[in-house]
Amino acid sequence: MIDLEQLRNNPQQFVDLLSRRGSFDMQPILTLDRQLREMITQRSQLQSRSNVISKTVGESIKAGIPPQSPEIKALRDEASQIKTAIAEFEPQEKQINAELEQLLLTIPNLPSPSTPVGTSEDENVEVRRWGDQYIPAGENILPHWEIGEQLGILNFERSVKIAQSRFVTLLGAGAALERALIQFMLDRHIQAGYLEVMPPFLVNSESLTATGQLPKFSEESFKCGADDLWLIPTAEVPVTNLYQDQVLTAEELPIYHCAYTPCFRREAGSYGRDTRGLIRLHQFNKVELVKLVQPETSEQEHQALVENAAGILEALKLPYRIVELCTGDLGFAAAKCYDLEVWLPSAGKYREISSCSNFHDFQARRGKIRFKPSGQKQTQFVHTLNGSGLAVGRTMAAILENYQQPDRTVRLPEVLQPYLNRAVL
RNA sequence: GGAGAGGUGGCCGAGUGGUUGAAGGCGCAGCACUGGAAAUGCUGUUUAGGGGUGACUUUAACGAGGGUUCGAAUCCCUCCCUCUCCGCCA
Repeated sequence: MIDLEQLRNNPQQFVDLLSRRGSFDMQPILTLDRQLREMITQRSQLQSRSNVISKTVGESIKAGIPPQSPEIKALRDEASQIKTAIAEFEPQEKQINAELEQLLLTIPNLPSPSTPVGTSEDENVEVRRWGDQYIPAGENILPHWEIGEQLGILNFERSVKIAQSRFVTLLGAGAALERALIQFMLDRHIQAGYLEVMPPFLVNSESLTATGQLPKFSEESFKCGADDLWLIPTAEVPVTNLYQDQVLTAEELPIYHCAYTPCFRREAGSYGRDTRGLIRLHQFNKVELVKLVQPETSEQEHQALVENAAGILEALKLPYRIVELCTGDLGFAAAKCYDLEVWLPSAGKYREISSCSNFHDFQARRGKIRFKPSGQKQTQFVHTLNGSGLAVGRTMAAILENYQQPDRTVRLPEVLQPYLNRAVL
């Protein structure tokens, strides 16, 4: 959620920044805001008078004045009238408030001033590349879904039968490799200071609204029709919402969490894209990193988070690059975002394997996640950050291709070998 | 699914119609005492919003929403959630 006070006090600066993402009309919001505040002022004054009357009536009765006496009767009548007047205000006020709220929920986050300006992913900025020496030289590398099926560790066909397209079943060493990757990633992140959590995989609408998936992107998540519960599209949702509606102390920050969860996405509107393989599935595993930090530190915390995610790729010796998303490619809730892209030989290009975002106070404001700086009376919103560390299925895809050998076997990255008790698939 | 109990401030826990935003305790902060600390004492300690440059002032909130009343944490209705026991089940 954007900061209404900031918008009110400095609309021009606000609109300028937001215009880097697209065009948004802030005028309706400003108008509703003004109307609402006028109503609140008027209604509060009436309420105040009403409270005085009630108090006087109570005191008078206590002092022995009969409840039916004319002076008390007069006060009661006045209070009744005020009550009627207030009753007229309330529905209007509620309605305006609801409208305002709805509008505010659809405005995306302000991009950070340092986010490169651009209109599409073509204008994303490459930050660095790593691991050129690990890019395999061979020409005829099988795409991961082919080698996976040859090795008998991936099965797509039967998954269609039991679910539908865009699902996979892992068998034997495939299942073991997936599990090993999860374990390996978590081990590293725990070592780096993240506290592991295993949250619910179903969440309510409120949680999805706080992190920004609702109300605008409801068609992206699976909903359990009979309940107000959704399958999580990412661990970001349950883990961030662990702290929803809380006032933390400054000492509790920063909070670092890592979490393994499956993720469920409808992938609406991506028909025909990445229809084969592990790249775009309705269900995939992911290890997620989530941070809640004080605002002054969020920039450096963001950099550190990117390094934690990149550390996994480096440990696995998978070639990757980091790109900074431009304003046009930025996610709804993000102020700044780096994508980690792994080299995928079959595609001959880098593919996203992690997305590391700084949301500033956007999610915290929606989820009411605050903290009290030591010595201060006022609460402040925390900054939230998260990033994949990493998408597990895509990591497996990268291994199956980058580690493929001419004899159609796949070597395992050294760091994984102890987890699987073998060196080759 | 059946039966019961309960939801009050950071926490515990009083409170059944009238200056109760809420006793008491714990915790926390400040001060005093001390060589320093403990113990003790005193003081302070919710959040969100409106108005005001400011001192300040005002409104709301006792699970949520509605109702009764001049006045509701307290009474009535609806809903949600939690806990215990039984049944079923991973």
